[in-house]
Amino acid sequence: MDVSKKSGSNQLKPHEHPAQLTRMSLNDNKAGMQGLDKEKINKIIMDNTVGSRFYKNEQKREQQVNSRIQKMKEKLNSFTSNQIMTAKQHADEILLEVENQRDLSRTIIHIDMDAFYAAVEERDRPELKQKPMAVGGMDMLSTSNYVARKYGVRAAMPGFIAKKLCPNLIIVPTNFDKYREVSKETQEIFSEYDENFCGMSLDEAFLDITDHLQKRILYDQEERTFNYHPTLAPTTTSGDANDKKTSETFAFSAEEVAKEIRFRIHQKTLLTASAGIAANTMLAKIGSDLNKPNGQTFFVPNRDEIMKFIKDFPVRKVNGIGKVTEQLFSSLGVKKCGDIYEMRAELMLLFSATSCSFFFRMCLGCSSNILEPDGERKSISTERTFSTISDCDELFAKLDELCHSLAVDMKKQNLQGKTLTLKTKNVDFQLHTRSKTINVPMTNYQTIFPVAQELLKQEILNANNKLSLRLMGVGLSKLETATTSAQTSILKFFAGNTKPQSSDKTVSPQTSCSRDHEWSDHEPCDDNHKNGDPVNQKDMKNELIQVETSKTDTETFPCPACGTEQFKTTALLNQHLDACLSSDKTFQQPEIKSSSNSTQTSTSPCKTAISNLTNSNSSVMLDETTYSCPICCASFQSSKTTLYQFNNHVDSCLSQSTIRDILKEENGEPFKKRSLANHNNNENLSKRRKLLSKGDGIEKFFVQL
DNA sequence: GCGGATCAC
DNA sequence: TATGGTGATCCGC
Repeated sequence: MDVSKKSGSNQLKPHEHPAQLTRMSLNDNKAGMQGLDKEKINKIIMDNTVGSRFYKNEQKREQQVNSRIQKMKEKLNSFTSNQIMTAKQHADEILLEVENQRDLSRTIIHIDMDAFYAAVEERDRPELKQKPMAVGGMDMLSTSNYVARKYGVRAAMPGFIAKKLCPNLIIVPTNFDKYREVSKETQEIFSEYDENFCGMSLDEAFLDITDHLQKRILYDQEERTFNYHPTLAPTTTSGDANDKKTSETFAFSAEEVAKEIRFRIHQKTLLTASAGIAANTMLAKIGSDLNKPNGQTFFVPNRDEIMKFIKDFPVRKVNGIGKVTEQLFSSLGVKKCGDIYEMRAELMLLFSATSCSFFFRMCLGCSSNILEPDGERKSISTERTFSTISDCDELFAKLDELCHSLAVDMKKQNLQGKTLTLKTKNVDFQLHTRSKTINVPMTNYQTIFPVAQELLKQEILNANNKLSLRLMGVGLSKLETATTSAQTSILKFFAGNTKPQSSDKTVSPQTSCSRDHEWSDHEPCDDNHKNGDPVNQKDMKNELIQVETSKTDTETFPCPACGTEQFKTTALLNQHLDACLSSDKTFQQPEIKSSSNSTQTSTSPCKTAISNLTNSNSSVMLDETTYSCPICCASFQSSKTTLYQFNNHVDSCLSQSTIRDILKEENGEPFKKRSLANHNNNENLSKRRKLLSKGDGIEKFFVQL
């Protein structure tokens, strides 16, 4: 690495000096990137960046942020002490309200696979394990293994720069089919703990295990015991190399559940995951990062403990605080979450109500604890980066290609839309969007292309016929499902009726599409049970059962073992139960890393208490699935009727005239029957879901000055 | 309704 | 040689 030679040859003009470019410097807030020689790494990055068009654009953006900071400071100086005082009072009111709404009753786990893509590649090519390796291409890396991270090589870094940082770096091309497969395996495990788990991407998911913890109290040992993969089984303490451990048993607490999930992921996929366990999504997400890789963090659901932790936690590591907000905050002296509280008056005066609401929740360690299923998707788009195109004909040819591609996706997803957006990035990396909204929804290539063509024409004119692009994209928003409203309503009707009666959740998972491109190849989206409204008596009854079980959240839970202590939440009870059980020598639950044998005995008083509970309560569990015909209300038991037979019955009911008349009246379209079996299958696919905060629905926020 | 910006993965 | 693609949201106009 002959850095000295390089630095002399750069001949920077003063205004090009890289020292101010905080945007470009290494982002080391990622696991496995501590204690690096940042200065040296940044120098290599700069040496390979300075002078490029990319760099010039980054410089420009840096300038913009700096000017925002400047304006902010001027504004700050103009505030009167009176204004500050009033703002502080207002802030305190908001903070109090957030505090009053603090809810520690739920238990959320965030699971994050360690260096996912890289780990999959290492698993399949073990020789890569000891070598610096990254997944992606010379243009861009998706992720890197921990060996490569030591060189400063990380996700979202172009491969050619990574190669400069680490000449021996092996770059493996992405193989999404493989990652999808592995992801499916992990999701099968997740759904056993929370059937409505919230998959954020191929390697990340939130689970609400509150209900699981409640059920788990009744689990016997067998249900908490999982086998080792033959090649992964450790030898026992007996010292005999052939004496392999065959299984691992997990206890009752949330931490044990996280260990169990991670254990099962490892045995099933040979990959490790990290986990965060907390009362809300923000803390759970933070937690999964803290002990990465192959570790976990548990946040005790205790207000003071959470406050103690969050006070010194860097704002940048909170989900939603990006590069720019970090810089804005930094200029105000806000670096840790606790600083937000100190600066609450100023923040109130400088940022929008939406932003402040988010900041304040953040500094109290509060966030959503509800995993909401996705709503309908709001847009669909496709874009491509290419080597510079300046020729008009070629530009339109590219547009044509993109429109065809978008049309294919729209058809797959059964979507149409009224607003078309053209996105361009010129050779100087400047982004522009131009959009047009029309009255009749665009449904296919024939309707998209003319609109897109108009927009591109305008862009070319704006550029004086000298448009040179490196990226083009087309997208559609103001979407509608391509099914007719009659179809939508009847499908909704079915969805409500045929939902398995054994479901123990009020929120039915959406069959909307994942936002992830990699996942976009499943069945068309059916947004056919949006509200999950109960439409017959059986569902009403189901609702009532749910209300009753959720009501018990406000009651206290006695320990089935000692019977003396009462707990507000099942999470706390489970925690106590673990302690209770571990003090009982005959019923010890070993930890993952512990090499001691688990004693398989059933003489423990705890065990007896638990099996008694299991027996006495088993009658409330609904195992049989019941389908009822939405037309004639006849009931069908899953044990006696196949879905196919049930479909046939519904068909025959539908063939009678009444229902068709109703449909015709609605908008004159014929009803197209959908496969209910398929529909139920879709329910089990993992989807990207929104995380709404409990009170006001604010989670994402943005700042503008 | 539009366009720019920010953020996450 | 060379710095991604998709989706969402917010803000100011």
